[in-house]
Parts: sequence; C-alpha cells; structure tokens
Amino acid sequence: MKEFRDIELKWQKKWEKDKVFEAEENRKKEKCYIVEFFPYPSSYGLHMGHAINYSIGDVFARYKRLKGFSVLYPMGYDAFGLPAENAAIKEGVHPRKYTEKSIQNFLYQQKRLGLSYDWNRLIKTCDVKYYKWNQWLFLKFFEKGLAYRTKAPANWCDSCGTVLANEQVEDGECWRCRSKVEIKQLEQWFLRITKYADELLSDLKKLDGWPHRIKLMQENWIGRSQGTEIDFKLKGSNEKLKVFTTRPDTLWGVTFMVLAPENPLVTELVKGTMYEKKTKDFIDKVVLEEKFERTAEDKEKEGLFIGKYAINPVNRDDVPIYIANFVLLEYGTGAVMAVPAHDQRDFEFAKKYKLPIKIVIKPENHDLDPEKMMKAYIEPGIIVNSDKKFNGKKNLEASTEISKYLEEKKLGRKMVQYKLRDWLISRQRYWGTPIPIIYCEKCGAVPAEIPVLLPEDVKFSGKGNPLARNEKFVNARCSKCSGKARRETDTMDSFIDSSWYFLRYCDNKNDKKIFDSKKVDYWVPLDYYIGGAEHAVMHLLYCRFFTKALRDLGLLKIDEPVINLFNQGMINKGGEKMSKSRGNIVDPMSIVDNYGADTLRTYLLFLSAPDKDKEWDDEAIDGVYRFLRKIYSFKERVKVKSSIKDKLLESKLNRTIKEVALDIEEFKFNLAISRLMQLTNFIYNNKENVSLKVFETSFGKILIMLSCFAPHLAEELWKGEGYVCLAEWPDVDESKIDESLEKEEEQTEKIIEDINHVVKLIKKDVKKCFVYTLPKEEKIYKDNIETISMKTNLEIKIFSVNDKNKYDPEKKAAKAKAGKPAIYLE
RNA sequence: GCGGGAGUGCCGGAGUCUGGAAAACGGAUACGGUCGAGGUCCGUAUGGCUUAGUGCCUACGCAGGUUCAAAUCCUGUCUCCCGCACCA
Repeated sequence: MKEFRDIELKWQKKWEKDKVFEAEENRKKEKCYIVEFFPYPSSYGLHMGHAINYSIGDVFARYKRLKGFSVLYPMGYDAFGLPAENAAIKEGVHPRKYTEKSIQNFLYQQKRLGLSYDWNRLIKTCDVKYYKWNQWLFLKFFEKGLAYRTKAPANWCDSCGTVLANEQVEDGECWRCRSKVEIKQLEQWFLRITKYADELLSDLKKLDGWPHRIKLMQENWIGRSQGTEIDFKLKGSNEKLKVFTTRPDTLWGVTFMVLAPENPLVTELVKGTMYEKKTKDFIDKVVLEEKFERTAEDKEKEGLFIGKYAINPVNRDDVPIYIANFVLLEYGTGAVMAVPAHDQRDFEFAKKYKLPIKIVIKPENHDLDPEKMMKAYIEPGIIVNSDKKFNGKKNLEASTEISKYLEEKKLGRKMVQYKLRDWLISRQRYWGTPIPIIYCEKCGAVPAEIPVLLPEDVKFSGKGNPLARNEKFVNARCSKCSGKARRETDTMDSFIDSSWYFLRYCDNKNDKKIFDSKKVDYWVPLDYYIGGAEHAVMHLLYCRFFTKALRDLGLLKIDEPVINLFNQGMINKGGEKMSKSRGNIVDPMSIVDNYGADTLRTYLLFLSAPDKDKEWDDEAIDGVYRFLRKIYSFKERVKVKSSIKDKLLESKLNRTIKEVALDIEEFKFNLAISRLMQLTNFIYNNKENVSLKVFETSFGKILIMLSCFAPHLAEELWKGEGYVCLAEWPDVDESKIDESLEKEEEQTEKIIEDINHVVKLIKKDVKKCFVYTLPKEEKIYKDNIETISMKTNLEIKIFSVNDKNKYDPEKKAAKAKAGKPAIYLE
C-alpha cells in the first residue's frame, strides 16, 4: 500500500533528522544496553533471519525507552572476511569496494525497516579506525604472553587458502565453504585462550540469563576432565613416557600402550630399527589421509606395534607400545595406557590385535572371565589383581588413594585436561587486520608500529596471500634496531574483530584510546544480546575470553560481557530452512514493498514466540496487515452514538497495558500483539458507543504500545506531543479493571450466540425473542439489551424467571440456569 | 552413544512453570450477507452424534500412574529437530 510506504519514509526521515535515537550516558536513568550480533554485510542484503533478529531487538529497545531507560542500541558491520576477497578474485572488484557497497545496501535496508539504532555509533571493522585497535590489543596480548607464535599442526582449508581455528572446523569441513580440511605443519600465531579455560568454564554458572543449551555446548567444548598423569619408563632407556588417565585405579590392568601416530616421539623411537618404514607408512596413511574420519566413533581401530616396550611403574610389567588411529595428539599427552578390560576402545583394540586382557576391577557379586567378555567392564566394582594395599577396595574410592600414592612415589601427579585448544588466529588472506609484527634478522619477532595499514594496491590471483607478494608491504625496518626486516603478511581471524566490538560502540570515535573506560563502565555488560545459536562455541566463547583478558589488562571491570543472551528461532518455509540452495528464500524487502515495514516486523514477531522456529506463510501475513489497516482506519473518527462502552473499554485497556508489558519483558511478543489485536477489534466493533474523550485517551495509549511493533503507523496517528517513541509507557489504572463488567460482556456474547443458534435450527421466520434470566442476572441482560437486539436482529424482551406477568406460552423459563438464560422465539 | 528441545483443530500457534469447563490470536477452505464486478468488510461452519437449544461422546504423539480433577505432575515408550561424539 503506497500510503504506508509514504508514512514510513516520512517518519524514518524525521527520526533521523531529529536524532531521536541517539544514546547518552544519563546517570540519572537506569541504563539498558541492547545489541544484536552485528552482521557480515553480504552483497545479497538482509535475509529474513536478519529481519527477525533486528525486529526482536528493536521492539525491546523501543519498549525500554518508553519505560524510561537510557538505551544504547547500536549497529555495526563485521566487514572483514573471505566472501569479499573471493568476490575480488572472481569479479575483479576490490574487497573494500565490494564491502562498502554491501554495507550501503545493508544500511539502507535496515533504515527502511525503521530500526531505532543510534547510527552515530556505527562501526565498520574494515575501517582502520577500528582495526588499529585490533592491532593494539594484539600487541598488548603479545606483551603479556597471551599471543604467541609456534609451529603446530594446523587445520588447512585449501579452497579458502588459509588455516582455520578448531572452532571453525565442523565435521572435518570448513565452516564457511564446506570443503575438506587437511592438516599442515605451519608456524602460526595463537591466542592463549586455554589460560582462561577454567574460568570460562566455571563462570558459566554465573550466566543465569543464557540459554541452557548454549552453556552446555560451551561446557562440552571446553571439556574439562580431571585425572592423573603417570610416568612410564621406556625399557632400555631412561626416557619417560607420560600418559594422562582419568582411571588411575586401572593402572595394574595395563597390557599395552598406545601413542598418537603423529606424536613426535614415535619417529624418534623407531629411528634405525626395522619398524621405521612400516611406521612411516602407517603415519602417512592415518594422519594425512584420515585426519577427520579418524575421530568418528565407529571408525575401525587400526594400530601398529613399533617394537618398543615401556615399564609399568607400579608392577614393573613390560608393556608393548603401539601407535593407533584412535589416539589423538591434541588431547592429554598424545599417549594412553591401555586397559582393555575396563575401556571399550582398548578392549576392541586388544581383541583385534590379540593382546592380553587383565582384569583389575570386578563386580561385587561375581567374577569376570577375560576370555568370555564381550565388552569392557566399565561400571564401578572392587579392585583385584593390583597392589595389596588396594585390593578389595571399591575402585571409585581407591582411585584418589592411588593417585595420591603415585604422587608420593613421584611416579605421577594430579592433572586437569581440557579439550579446548589455543585459538589459531593467523589467516593467509588479504582482507583482514594485518598482524602487527616485524621479523628482524637480528631481533626476531618485534612489535610493529601501529596502525599497520592494509595496503590498497594489491593484486588478486586466487593463489596464496596477495600481501606476501606486495614488496612495499613486506619490506620493513626493524622497530628496534632499524635493521633489515620483513613484515608478517598473515592477517587476523575476523573473529577477533567481533570479540570486542560491543565495547567500541560505547566510544566509537575515540582515536586516542581503544575506548574511554568511564563510558564503557557505564554501558557494559550488555543487558541483552540477541542473535542466532550458530555462534555458540565460536563468537560467544571468544568474546567471553576477550572480556576476561581485557579485564586483566586493566581495561574492564567486568568478568562477563553479556547478562542475557537471547537466541531467536530459525525461519523455515515449506518445513525447510530458508536458503538460497533450496530456493525457498523470501526477500524481506519484497515484503516491505508490498506491505510495509510495520507489517513485516509485526508479522515476524506474531508468527510464534521469538525463540521458537517459525514457518513462513505467504498468506498469513494478511492477518497482520488487516490489523494495522484497522488501526489506521481510526484516523477518521466515526459518529458517536453513545458512551455505554466507555467503562468496558477502560477496563480492557488497562488490563491490556498490564499484560502487554509483562509479555514484552518475557519476550513473548506474539502474545503482546494478539492482545493488541483483541483490544483493537473490540474498539472497532464498538466504535459508535465510546465517547470521544475515552476513545482518544485510550487510543493514544494503544499507540504507545503499538509503537514498539509498528512504529511508523503509531507516529502517524499520534496526537500527543513530540514523538510517540519518546512518550512514556502508560500507567496501569488497576481501579479501572472491572472483572465483572468484562464477564457480563462475555455472557452477553454467549446469549447472542445461543439465540442465533436456535434461530437457525428452527428454520422459521422469527421476529421476537423472549429471554428468561435468573433474578440476579436480569440486570446484566437488560443493560445489554440493545447490543443483543442489534446482533440478533430481533426484538428482545427480558424477564426474570420469577416475574409472574412474563409472557411464556411454552414454559421455557424453567430451563434457565446461571449464566444460561432460557429463550423463547416467535 | 551422550546431552538439549519439541510433538495440541485443515494450517501457524496460545494454554504446560502455578492441575480446575482445551483450542486465545491469526491463516486457509466452504457457504451466506455487503458490493455494479473484483478487492474490502461482516456473519456462519470446518472430530462425531444429537437437538427448540445452551447436551453427550471423542480428543493435546503412544501406554500407564498420581488425583475428586491431568495437555499441564510422575514413569515408560515412539517420532522429529539441534548440538557433541574414539577426549584416555
């Protein structure tokens, strides 16, 4: 509808001109900081998921403003990243141009949705004013030993031409392009996130406002396990082989050992022996070809004896050393002691390679026979065949004693292990923040002067990192000795950008400091952070890590960045996720063109609770459109015939104000909208029977509530001072809420329904209707006689059942019950 | 395998925390009305039976249990979605 379009554009312009949504640190007000995951600006523009995401945040921001909060609600763009660079290679556009264009498109579309961002706080991560502070932070981390460089096996995505962090590998595939990831040995920069592993885990308990499942996913990802590290001596050598186990109680049951094939010790051990060739072949096969299939649980276990033995420190047994595909270098010490009797993996391996199975724990009631066992016995039991100190004890209790015993004998120590690895942040790509390091022939890796500008003049060939071929960029002077030096050409993972952007919003124009702590302290932590669940173990873990690291640098006073995390549901169409490849996407902007932004926003929130998945329905949107048009129709006031519905309207209005506020606080926007619909329908149906004064004050209050969902329409119809979006949320007048009056209305509706029902049944021409009520209900129906008459199109006469003079030729009055009067028609 | 979430009319979804006449709100379809036609708008119907009536039966994935009373609480089970997965 063109009218809606004009209205929306008009108000969008006015809001912008009057800087209506600019935030300020008003210390007299309570603050509320609301952020949505900032988008990667793709050239396709907003998709429906964005539209939902921002609609949720906008409703809440608008609501909090109406409630008198000082609200910061900013937007930014996660503008570095691969798609822009790939487009550059494919289409020959410079990534900066491509990105700027996409940003302009996003910005235009977001404004067209009427989102109430403080655009003055805009952030673009590809802007040197932003990424300079990435570099600053990196150098701080470097100084504190939180950033370090090392040669390590890295996840390599050949199609992206770069390495990936563990979090960015999903099922052995690149999270972005879905191609197979391989392992390469490379010298790379890491951030020591593992330093915070324990705190990241234990602080999850503080996050009451986070969805349970996100916390669980992080907990699993961090993967803390407590155990014991035990030293095995190599036979015929003084060298030690360390293993990590959570089951020291099974130590006497060790019958072999297994090393991860890529464990550097392995090549050393077989050097010069007859096993060297076989071992090398095995390693090549397992490590290079099968890195990721290898971690599947149903993968057949494969191993190889490497000709060496270790000595069990507690019983001096010789145990053969194997390498096998089921042991991972990254976890623990990359070596395990194998106890086939009590570990399923070891059991399967032992069966396959005919290794002995020795029972050291048995159930209380019966004995185990290693020959007949079909699987490992992993339940609790009694220790047997071990040291006499422990035999006969319950294994769970003995476990700690054994660990202590090992510690005393200096054979082992208690230890905590994590699955969490350090964060690999080097990317062999152009479109990112340059890592501000210079390699000097004399001084080694030294900090570069920042900002290290990303050179604009580069050539994209599609192979390798264009920065590395840019002589002007690469050649540098050492910042310490001015000697000949070479610049680091890797750029940072763009997840660095998103790990702290919410802090920069608070002071986005500061060119002296990363941010002014006073400003940040006022706004952070985020009161509400809204976005999809796909970032559970990437962004949401990294930003927690950065918060803690920045706190330890003295820049922040908080431990956790986000109080309440809200995950919106996914939008489906035809039972499937909306996606380009399925061809079932609906472009939000096409809906805006046809129905307007107000309709789209309201519809998206009305579909279902914001945290639930949604099913897009092309037709159902008409319902919301009708609702908004109905509201718009009140622009022209009809003739007032009476004021008999004033009290009822005020009652409903006040109840609605109360309920809608509660619904919004609980993010039940779908319910809030349905209540506004009900109230609107009531007014619409009774518009001639409400006095002008009551109508206008009520309608004004409705518009304030409506302004959260359909802000343009609300502004257009608002007759109060200033902007409706800067008004005050209406107070609830409890005294106006009249339960019995509303009940009367229900009863009236009911009798109308009954009369109409009967009229239809008897299929006769009816003109008059006689209603017989219980004496105490007589008044209710008499008060509403006009409504009943009007809606049944009959002449109505109401009698109390005890009225002796009533007209009742067929003695129907006897059927009257409480709330259900009897009827006679003629 | 482990963990999390969900199953309610023709459809999307309320209701579940806190047990008390299930189906708010919206959509679709059909019929009727309004209208010059279309759209709009209004009304009625959409599990079964029955009717000068407001009644009865059946129903909240399935099966049990607790209770005067269960969509709601408990136990078991099936299906679907999501996450993790040889972590020693």
